[in-house]
Amino acid sequence: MQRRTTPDAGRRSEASRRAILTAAFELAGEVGYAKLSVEGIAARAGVGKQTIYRWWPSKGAVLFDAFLSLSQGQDGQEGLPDTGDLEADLKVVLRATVDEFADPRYDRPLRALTIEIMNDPELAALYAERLDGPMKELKKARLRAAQQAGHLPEDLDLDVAVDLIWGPLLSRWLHRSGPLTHAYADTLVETALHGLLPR
Amino acid sequence: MQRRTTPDAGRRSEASRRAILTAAFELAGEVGYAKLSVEGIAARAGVGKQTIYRWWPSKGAVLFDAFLSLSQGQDGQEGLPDTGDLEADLKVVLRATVDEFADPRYDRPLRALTIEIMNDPELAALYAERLDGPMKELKKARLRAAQQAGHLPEDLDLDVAVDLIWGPLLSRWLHRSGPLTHAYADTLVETALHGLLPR
Amino acid sequence: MQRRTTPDAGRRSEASRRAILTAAFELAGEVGYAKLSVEGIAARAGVGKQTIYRWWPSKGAVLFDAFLSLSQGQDGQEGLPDTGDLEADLKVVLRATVDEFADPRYDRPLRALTIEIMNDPELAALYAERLDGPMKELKKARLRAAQQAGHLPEDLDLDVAVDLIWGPLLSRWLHRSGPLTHAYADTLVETALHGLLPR
Amino acid sequence: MQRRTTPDAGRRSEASRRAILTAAFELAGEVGYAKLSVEGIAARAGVGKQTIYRWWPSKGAVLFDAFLSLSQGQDGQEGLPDTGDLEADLKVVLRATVDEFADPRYDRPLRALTIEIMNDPELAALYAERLDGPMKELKKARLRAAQQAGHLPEDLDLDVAVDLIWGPLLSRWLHRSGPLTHAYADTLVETALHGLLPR
DNA sequence: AGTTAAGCGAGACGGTACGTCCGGTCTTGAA
DNA sequence: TTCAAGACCGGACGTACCGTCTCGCTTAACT
Repeated sequence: MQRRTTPDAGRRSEASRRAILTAAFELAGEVGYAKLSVEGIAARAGVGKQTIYRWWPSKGAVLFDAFLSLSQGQDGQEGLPDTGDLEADLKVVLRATVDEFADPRYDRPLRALTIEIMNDPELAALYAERLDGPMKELKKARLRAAQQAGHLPEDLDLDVAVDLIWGPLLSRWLHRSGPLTHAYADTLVETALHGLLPR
Repeated sequence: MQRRTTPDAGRRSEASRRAILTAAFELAGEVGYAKLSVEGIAARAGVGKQTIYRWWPSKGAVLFDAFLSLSQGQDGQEGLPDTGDLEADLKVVLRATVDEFADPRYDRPLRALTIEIMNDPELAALYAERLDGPMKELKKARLRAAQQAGHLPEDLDLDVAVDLIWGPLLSRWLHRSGPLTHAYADTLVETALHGLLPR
Repeated sequence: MQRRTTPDAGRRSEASRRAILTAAFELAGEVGYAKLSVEGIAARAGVGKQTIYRWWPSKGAVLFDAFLSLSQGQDGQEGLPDTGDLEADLKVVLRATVDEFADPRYDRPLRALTIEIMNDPELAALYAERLDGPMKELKKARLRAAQQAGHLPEDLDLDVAVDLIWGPLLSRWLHRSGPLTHAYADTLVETALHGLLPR
Repeated sequence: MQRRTTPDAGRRSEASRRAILTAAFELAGEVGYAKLSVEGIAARAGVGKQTIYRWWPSKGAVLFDAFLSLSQGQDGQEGLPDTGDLEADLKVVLRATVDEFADPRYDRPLRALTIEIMNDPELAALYAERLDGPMKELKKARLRAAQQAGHLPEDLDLDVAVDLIWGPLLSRWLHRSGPLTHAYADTLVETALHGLLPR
């Protein structure tokens, strides 16, 4: 999946590839997962269906590549903000995520991709490696910086820490189990940092 | 959707209703969301398709009712364990959840229902009210007991607290973003209770 | 294939059946065999493709039924003309056939059906039984009448006789191996009746 | 289409041309018209599709050339047998044709070519000129010899005569409208020669 | 002998149609 | 009126070929 530095096949049409990924992302945003079809993507991209089936094993793989393409050459690559104030920085980041989730143009494609991941362990592994992995590294890097500044314990399990901060957000977004507001983001950061127990 | 106390309709066949819900749950467990079809459910239940469409607005609603039926008349209704040791009690509960997620007979139907919820805000609301709501009440009750025992601060936002403990679990389960083990459950509880910051 | 006196299924839609047969015949006449598609027939008939595949095993079977429907409740059922002058009567009939072959609205569907028959022995058998058979009976009846009038030998093999008169016509039509004119029809009848040898 | 004396193009690969014609004929014999594809021919011939499309305008044209190649450098070029006994000679020839029609290795390719001819008037003209024409000349030559020997009338229309003898055979073969046996061939010759009318 | 342009195999491409599956609606006959 | 059964229209699936289009490569002809 995805390439271009490696020639993949030599004869593959870059224009078609781009058109397909763009169409997939846009359609996912417009019609949602339930009505997203390979046929629709092909039509929107001005491409034969076979050109999709030739290069991707499933609708989900196309969507994944669309996100991968998008993620490359984009902002946020340089890392999370680091003003020295961990709590404030995390709030900025989570509020931004909340804003993204509120925009149907991001909410819907992301939901679609998430569903594909939920149904396809192989795709989930790929997602973990190529999309979530790098993002998680940035998050952990920010926490590591805080550790080194003495703001977090040396022995903190950073994977669990990341889960603790972002997990509730994802879960609430997916299940629509409550309002996703800046206030919620703030409370979440505070509670995760200080813990439930009294100090 | 759902009935029982209210007769819903004088002539409705209880046998068909049960057969449909059972078939839906079993099929979801056997074939997964992607291949779960109304026709399949009807065939397995020995029922006409119309009987499904007559009483449920969507495949997701059937699945929802299947879970609802299952949740009624079942253990765990009486509340989470309360030994006085909050941390230990939470670990027991989360370990049990981890075990459920590991069993395909629960993992797959639950994934299927989750996907339906993700795609259908109405169903999400129903889920929040009828399935997740009661469960969340039990969780909050346990935390409230801890508050009253002085183990948790009086001003703790219990909704956020519940999210903080269970959100990461759900998120890791759905995304398969890491191993779902008892150890993870334990660390999660500890970290949520004590927070990330050093004491 | 085909029925209606027998209930076939009880639930079959007569309107759809008719629309399909009409569409098939018309399309065969308009676009020819090479471009005749099940999809096209379904679209023209305002019918789902499945409704075609449910009742007919192949495109050719549909076309066959279209001809069968057409042949029923139609003129010419009463037999070939019999004025007492065999040669003149045959010329009238063959000239009429020549005229039909010249009309694309008959030429093309008939070519299409013929091709299907050529490729499908089962269909050929059905054709022989249901369409060609009855027609051949009429032809043989006329020749039998001539026999009884003493115009043809008692021991003449009527099947061969029919082939001898109509075979060359069909062959020339299918292969376009020469002009199909009234003159040709006339010469054919004369030559077949008198034979090649000198008298 | 076809070349040989005229070089058609300085660079054309004779090996590819032969491989294509052979593959086309063999595949037509093995899979029949309905499943004969340009891609299949190219694959079997070990040739790029473009090499076929470069030199032939259609699948039918390839098949035609395959027959043309076959017909050249083959027996029967010297003419029909002439023992002086027209009836016996014709029976020999028609029996041989009946035998060919019974062999799937000839039956199927010939059916395929016939279908192409039926759908393509241009191809039909070419067929009439290059394949059927020469063969018809041989048939007419034999009849002409009979005329000169006084066995056939001077004013007999030889085209019609040929049609009368071979048309019924072709027609019965294509439609499978009856058994194609030596006995049928014999009766056909006799009836055509003597005519239907009593002597 | 070196250059060049064609033909070649391979196979990607935009398309059309295939035959199947399923969604959601509608109809029939039995209970 | 509900139910099992299942036909109906529609739309998408994933596959097979169509005829066109490059891509490098080989190879013959013409400098």
